[in-house]
Amino acid sequence: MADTSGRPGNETLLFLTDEQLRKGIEAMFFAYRGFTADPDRILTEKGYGRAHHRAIHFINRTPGTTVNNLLSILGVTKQSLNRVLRTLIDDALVSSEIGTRDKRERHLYLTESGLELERELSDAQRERMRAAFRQTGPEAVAGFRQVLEAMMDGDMRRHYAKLKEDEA
Amino acid sequence: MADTSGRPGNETLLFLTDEQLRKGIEAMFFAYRGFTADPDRILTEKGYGRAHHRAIHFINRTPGTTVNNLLSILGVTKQSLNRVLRTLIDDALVSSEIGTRDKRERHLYLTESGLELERELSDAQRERMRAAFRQTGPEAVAGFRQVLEAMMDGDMRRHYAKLKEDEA
DNA sequence: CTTGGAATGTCAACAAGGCTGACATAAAAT
DNA sequence: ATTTTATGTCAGCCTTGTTGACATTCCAAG
Repeated sequence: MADTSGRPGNETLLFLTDEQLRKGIEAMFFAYRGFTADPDRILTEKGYGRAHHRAIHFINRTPGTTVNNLLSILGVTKQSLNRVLRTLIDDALVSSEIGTRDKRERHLYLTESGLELERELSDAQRERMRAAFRQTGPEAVAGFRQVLEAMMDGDMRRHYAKLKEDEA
Repeated sequence: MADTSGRPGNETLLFLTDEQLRKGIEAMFFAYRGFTADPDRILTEKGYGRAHHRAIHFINRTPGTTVNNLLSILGVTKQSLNRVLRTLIDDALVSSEIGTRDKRERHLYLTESGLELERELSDAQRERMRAAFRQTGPEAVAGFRQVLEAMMDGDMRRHYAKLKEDEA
């Protein structure tokens, strides 16, 4: 349905055929596996999982962030996040400090060893991304980012944009 | 480390800075959530999960595929896949037929209702991808696919390529 | 000032879906 | 006849999602 391939006069829309869309879907599936493969190996060695990586990444990205803020970025329940944070805090990779203005809030920071693990994980992940970027060039990379951004949910696009402007 | 931003004479490599790579990493993270959001909603309603979707997708993509082939594409253990296939077969969404040439093999097909669910799921997922593609245009889409393909592991790239050539 | 509701975070228990290991069966290959 | 291959199944574990119940803190309305 809605497959316009083969209909003349539509050459400019050939990239919207169901076939092309299916290829995009499978590309996402297989690429995401590669995207997580390297950090996953490191995490398994150390007894952590992907959930720990996500928490570490965003705490590093926005030091002092609150649990609630992290929840909305990660899109899981607070109970689920809490379990992960618990182990990271117990293992002294993350420090949780009671807010000064609002004592209900906990502000999260990476400790020295937390920063070390973060570096190890992101080095591995960046290395793969760097290879892919270098291999395909700046124009492909621009397209890559445009399509991904267009695929996000509104909420997530806001988080993504917020992170982008932080570094301006 | 390896951040070359700000160093003059390197303008053509600015897309390889750690900042750009981090943006790519977060784009993957947020976009993948959007990518799975719509099918996930439908699946939850019907009491299935992402694992069922993956099986249904690839059975639909290659009707008559064997269990072993599916295993290598999905990258899970047979016990894990078996649990999913079990429910799909019990619910008559998938039929498993003993091979004629090699009677050890089971060939997998979607039944009528299996095809129906597959259509519902992929319509939802395609719709989001179509919107993203249309919004960003054919050149962005080409870049998107190039970068994703470069990010895959070798094994997965083979599976991806194989699927591509099937439709030639 | 007190009290009730909202926000924040923790603990307990359960489910999905990965994993490994062990074992059974049938068919193919040697 | 023996070994290898393809598949299925059982038991049990782990991670990471879920909901429900609860404690603490803050704030605002009475």
